[in-house]
Amino acid sequence: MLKYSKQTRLLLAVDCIIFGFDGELLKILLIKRGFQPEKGNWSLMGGFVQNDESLDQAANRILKQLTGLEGVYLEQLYTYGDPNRDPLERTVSVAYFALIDIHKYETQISADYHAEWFQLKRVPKLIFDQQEMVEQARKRIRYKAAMHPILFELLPTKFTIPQLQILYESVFNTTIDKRNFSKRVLATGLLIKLADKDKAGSKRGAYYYQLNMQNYYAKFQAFMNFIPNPDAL
Amino acid sequence: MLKYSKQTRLLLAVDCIIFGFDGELLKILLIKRGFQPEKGNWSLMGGFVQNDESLDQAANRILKQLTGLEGVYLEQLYTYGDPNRDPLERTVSVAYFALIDIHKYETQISADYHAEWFQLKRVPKLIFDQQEMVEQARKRIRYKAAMHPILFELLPTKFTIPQLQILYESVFNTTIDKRNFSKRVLATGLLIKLADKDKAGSKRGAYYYQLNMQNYYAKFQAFMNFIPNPDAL
DNA sequence: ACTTTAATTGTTATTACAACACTACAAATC
DNA sequence: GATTTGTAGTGTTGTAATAACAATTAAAGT
Repeated sequence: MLKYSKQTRLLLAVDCIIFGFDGELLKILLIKRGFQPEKGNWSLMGGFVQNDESLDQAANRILKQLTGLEGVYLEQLYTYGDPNRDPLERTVSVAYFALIDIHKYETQISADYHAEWFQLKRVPKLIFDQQEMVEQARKRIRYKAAMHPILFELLPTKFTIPQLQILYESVFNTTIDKRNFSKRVLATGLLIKLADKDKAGSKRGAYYYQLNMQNYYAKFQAFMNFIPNPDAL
Repeated sequence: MLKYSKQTRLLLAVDCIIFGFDGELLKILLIKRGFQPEKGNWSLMGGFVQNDESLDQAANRILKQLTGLEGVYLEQLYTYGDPNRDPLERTVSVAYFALIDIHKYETQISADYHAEWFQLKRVPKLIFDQQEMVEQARKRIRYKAAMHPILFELLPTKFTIPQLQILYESVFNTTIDKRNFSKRVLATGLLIKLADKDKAGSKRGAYYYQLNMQNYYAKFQAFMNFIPNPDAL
């Protein structure tokens, strides 16, 4: 099976930056590494690419392993290949980022990994070059979310506009005028107003909305303005 | 040196999609593959990642090998890892795209590879999944160029506004009103008007411009509108 | 002097955007 | 049942960005 003789073969890993939103802050899910080197230190969830699986399959497997979730938003971020990034043996890592509904995440499943959610501003020291991966994932999510409706992936099926606004404000670390925000998101034609309200946040209650999946898929690639001055990324 | 025992090791390659602009059309540089499998067929320039080099280094090495160029615009595009993409042996490939000044390209150096420029609409059948790589590179370049000034990398140091417009029209396969285009690009503050003219294209001659490198680096990440309706990508 | 070719420049109508403040609702309290 | 409380929801207007549109200028060639 080794036909390209004389060429170096090396380890290939996949690391996942898993984003969640708890209603207030954007967070990522980290584990305590279970093996050497760096055993016991905070790390992204990752794993080696197996013989018979594609990179996407590996990423999905790893994501499911930790969260129990399948079919969620997962996108290849970047591939990191510095020869010395893993001191034990050269390992090239393909980073993916995932956007999940934090409420669907099952704590039990990931107990083995001692997984914990960290708000982005308080991420602990990570192993290898994973700090850089997280930073790049943060940039990518901002970049993309400024123009494409990816942040809906972080919310439950039913959500309110105030919830959505808090999410955008959290991701972009800014405040947005609620009248303009409301106009902006409703103008996309991506939202369907539901009959019932979320009474948790206020006495009056806020109407639930859900995504119009038709328009969502159709317009996903279009450029939309979700953020007033997206230059300051 | 093999410390993560029992894990699969595999081949890692880098493939380069090399873009050039001849004054009329956007083109990519292809070679005839020199070894089996698919020997003699059209292919992207590529190579295996060596033991001691990073991915960026590998990409730069491969680019230089074919074009003789160094220090040009080179960006990681995507990593392709389908288990069967190379029928001979599993090889994961990290694709990069390069934007070069086609006039600096030395034909002699790449004679060994039987390299040829192909306009994007007439790319021949390529090996493995390289068709997909080219298509994704085309999309990425459009996406990025709609908002960031990357296309200048395809032009010589001195260029005229009509030349620039033809480039944009070629990349986006559209026509742009020249008055509005001129205003748009000059409004970026990225251009410095020079004293001399290019008399090749017309009797009157068009003023040369060059990049204001200060502003170029400073504003590179900002969102600018180079294209009227960028939605139709 | 006239023709030819492409470069250069300006105005206007339309649209998108940002700034800004009050009213509506429903639950809880008095 | 009237009042308080806390957030949801909505409209207007000035300003800036954009798109649509045509005439003039420069220089070479005839």
